[in-house]
Amino acid sequence: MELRQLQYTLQIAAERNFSRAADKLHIAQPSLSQQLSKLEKELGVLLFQRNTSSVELTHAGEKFVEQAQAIIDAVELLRQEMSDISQLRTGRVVVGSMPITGAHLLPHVLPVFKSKYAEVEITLLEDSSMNLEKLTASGQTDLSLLSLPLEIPTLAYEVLGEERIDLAVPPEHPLAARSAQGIRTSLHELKNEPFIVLKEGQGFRKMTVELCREAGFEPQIVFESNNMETVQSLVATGMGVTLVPHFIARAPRSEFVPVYLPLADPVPSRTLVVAYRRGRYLSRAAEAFIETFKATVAGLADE
Amino acid sequence: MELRQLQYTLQIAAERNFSRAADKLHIAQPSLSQQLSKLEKELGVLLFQRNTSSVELTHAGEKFVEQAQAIIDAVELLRQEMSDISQLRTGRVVVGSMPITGAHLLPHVLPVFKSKYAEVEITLLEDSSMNLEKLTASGQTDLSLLSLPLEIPTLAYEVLGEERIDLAVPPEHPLAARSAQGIRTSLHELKNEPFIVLKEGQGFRKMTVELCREAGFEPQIVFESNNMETVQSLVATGMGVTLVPHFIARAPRSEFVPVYLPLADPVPSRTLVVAYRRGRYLSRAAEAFIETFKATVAGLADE
DNA sequence: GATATCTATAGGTTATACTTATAGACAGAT
DNA sequence: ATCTGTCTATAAGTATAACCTATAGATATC
Repeated sequence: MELRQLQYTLQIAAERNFSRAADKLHIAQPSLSQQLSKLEKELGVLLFQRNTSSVELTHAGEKFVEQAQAIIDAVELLRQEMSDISQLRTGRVVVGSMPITGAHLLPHVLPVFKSKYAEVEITLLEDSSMNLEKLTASGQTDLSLLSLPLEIPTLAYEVLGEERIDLAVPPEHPLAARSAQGIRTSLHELKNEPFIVLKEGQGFRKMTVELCREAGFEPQIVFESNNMETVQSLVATGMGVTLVPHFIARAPRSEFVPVYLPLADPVPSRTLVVAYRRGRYLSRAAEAFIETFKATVAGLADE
Repeated sequence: MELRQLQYTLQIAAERNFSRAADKLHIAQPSLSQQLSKLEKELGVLLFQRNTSSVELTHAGEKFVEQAQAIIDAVELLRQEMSDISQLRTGRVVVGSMPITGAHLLPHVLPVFKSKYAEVEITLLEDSSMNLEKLTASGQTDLSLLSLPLEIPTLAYEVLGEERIDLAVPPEHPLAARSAQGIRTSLHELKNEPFIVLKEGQGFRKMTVELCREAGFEPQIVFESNNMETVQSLVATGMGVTLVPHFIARAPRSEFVPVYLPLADPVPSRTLVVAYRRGRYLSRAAEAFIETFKATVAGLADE
């Protein structure tokens, strides 16, 4: 039994005439006779009572047509749904993001994406950099927002942009006043400052410490937190200084706000990327999400 | 999109492995790869994320599999239902019958048929001989119980058996007494008897009159009725004589019962047949009904 | 680093749905 | 009654496409 045969049968039932049905199906009339005969033989049942002057459904034919119509409808629905997915009218993308960074970047991306592709469902999943890499490598997320370098080599990525790293100091800190006069601070000048940093395991903690080491000193860590907001509040109350990604520096949300100072050349930065599994097929929905993501981050970097 | 491709896809989804799926489908692995690729190309959507070490469904693939399974199930159900009809496990036969004759014959046939083919539905339709022929010729009944000759030439028939025609007389009629002594009555002896017959239009009325004419006289008709039971009651009360088909004579149902006498050689008879439209395909259910009908009538005739 | 196992591709064969031409049956018109 | 047009079925050949085997190329495992 073939879908073609179901369609042929429905057309004959509708037209009650082989020649006319064949025309509508854009095949020659003998093909239609052949296919119907073949189907009837396979089923062991005559579907149409026919002679040169009339074509009518048998009892079996009536039952057949009823169910065949339902099958053809279901096939059509399936085809339509696949077309919707392919045309990006529907779909799903699971996006992983680092909690600190995602909380600041995704609110800019999601509304733009939603307005363009209303029927694509986005699922967010926040975790540490290392876990995100694992989730993405194993296919549990389609994409992840991460920063270079990536630890897992089976991940491919596209660069979203460079993100400057800023210095955060208490409002009354001397470096704040100096910066107001246009003098930028270099990293090595922080050698004797008390540092407040994220706890071990978070990607940015590692980056902070390594930037200090590259500048020639080991940071004096006086406090650690899992939460970047807490780190910033502590800085604001005068307990020390820290480094922060620029996109976070832009929008302090608490009442305890440190002062953010750009650092001197060479300005430290990190490269933000969307990562996905190497060789993995990206759905059109995922591709569209990357596209929107890149455009949005590029727009933010310009500010 | 082909049913074959749906089945292949389901098998791959079940096995998560092309080679194993190909084995189960009894095709070579490259054929499976080809068919899936073709389907994906047609749909514009990747259904499986695959490489040498893993095969997993994409989002689109999951939706596809879900609906494809429903379609395959519906096809299987349809195939099963057609098989049921073809195997005579289900079906429908519309049977027409003459009211007088059918009422006496069908009660013998139907229970036998029902016990053999419980799921075949029988619809009865009683009408005059002429109307039955028309209904059968136009396909509104599958079969009709009739007696020869048939008026409409597009009808084919199978003979069920010969049915003797008996004479019915009042209990006190001299012919009854004579018959008790073993002397059979010839038709021409009824020349001066008053006849009670069916009304014009019923097949058996015509037959009665013609039998008399063949015996050399015009019957003196003193009363006519549309109902054979009435005719017999009137005979029983002494108003006249009549001819009756033997299967009716066998089972008088009223309290006014005439005496039934066999006629002398050449014993008149009529040929009972099941008629159907010439060239018409008979469903297996209809064939089975004819078969049962013939066997049952043959059994009755033996009594 | 060798081996086994996976999916994809290449090239050739076979099955089959398609085509045109025509037969044969019937309905309606001349 | 014969002719004509129209119907479905059959015959025979062609073209499509599903299939096969062989093998490439990638990855996991020993």
